[in-house]
Amino acid sequence: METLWSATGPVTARDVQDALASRDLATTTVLTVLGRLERKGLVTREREGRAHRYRSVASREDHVAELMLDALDAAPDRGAALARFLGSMPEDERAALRDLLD
Amino acid sequence: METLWSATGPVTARDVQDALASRDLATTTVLTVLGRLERKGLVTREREGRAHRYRSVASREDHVAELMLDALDAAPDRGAALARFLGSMPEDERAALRDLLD
DNA sequence: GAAGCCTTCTACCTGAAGTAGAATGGGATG
DNA sequence: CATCCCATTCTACTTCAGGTAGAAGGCTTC
Repeated sequence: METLWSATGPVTARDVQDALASRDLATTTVLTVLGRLERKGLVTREREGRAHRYRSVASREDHVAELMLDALDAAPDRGAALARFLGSMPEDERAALRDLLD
Repeated sequence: METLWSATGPVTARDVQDALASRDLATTTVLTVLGRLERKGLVTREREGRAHRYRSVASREDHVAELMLDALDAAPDRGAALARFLGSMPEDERAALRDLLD
C-alpha cells in the first residue's frame, strides 16, 4: 500500500516490484499481495495490454481516517472516547483541529 | 476485554468464565487469554489468596482513543487525515467535538 | 489424604500475511 | 512459423496471532 500511495498514478506490478527492489521480491509475490489487496477492496486494477495497472481505492489519509472511525465505532461511549482522544493529543494539534472545525 | 471493561471492579478468572458462560469455555482457556492480555500490557493482575484478580489497564474509551492515535500515527500528513476523519463524521458529532474542545 | 480449585505449560487449529514456484497464455522477435 | 518473454493465476510453504483446551503441579479444606 505504501508503494501505491507514494506513486503519482496507477502502477503496474512491475513498478511496485521496482519500487521495492531493496526487498528483492519475486514477481509473483508482488502479484499475490496486490491480488489480496484487491480482494480486500483496498485496490482496484484495470487491464493495460497484457498487464494491469493498480490503483489504491482510498488515499493514505482517507484510509487512516477510516481506521480511526473503525476504532471509534468500538466505543459504546463515543463522546468519552473522543474526549480521551483529544486529551492524549498535543495542544497544537488540538488547536489545528479547532481550526479544521470551521 | 469486554468482560473486564463491563465489570465494576477487578475480576477473577472464574468471574470471567461465568460472564462468558454462554460460550462454555474451559477454565484454562480463560486463564490463557488473560495471561496473553497481561503480556500485551492490556491487563494487570494481583494475587488474591490462591487466585488472581484481573483488571484492565485502560478503560475501553482510553483504549479506543489509543487505537485512534495509533491509526493517526500512520499518516504522514496528520492534518489531512484529521480533516478526512472529521469529514466522515456526522455533523452532530462534529458539533460535540467542538464543544469538547472548550 | 482425598477432593477441589487455580495456576502454569504445552499444544492444536484456524486465518492472515509474507513469500515464491509451476503452469498458462498471449504478444514480440528472428 | 518457432521461440522467447512476461504478466497472470493457482497452489503452497512459513510464521504469527488468537481461540481453545488438556495435563500436571500446588494449596486449601474437610
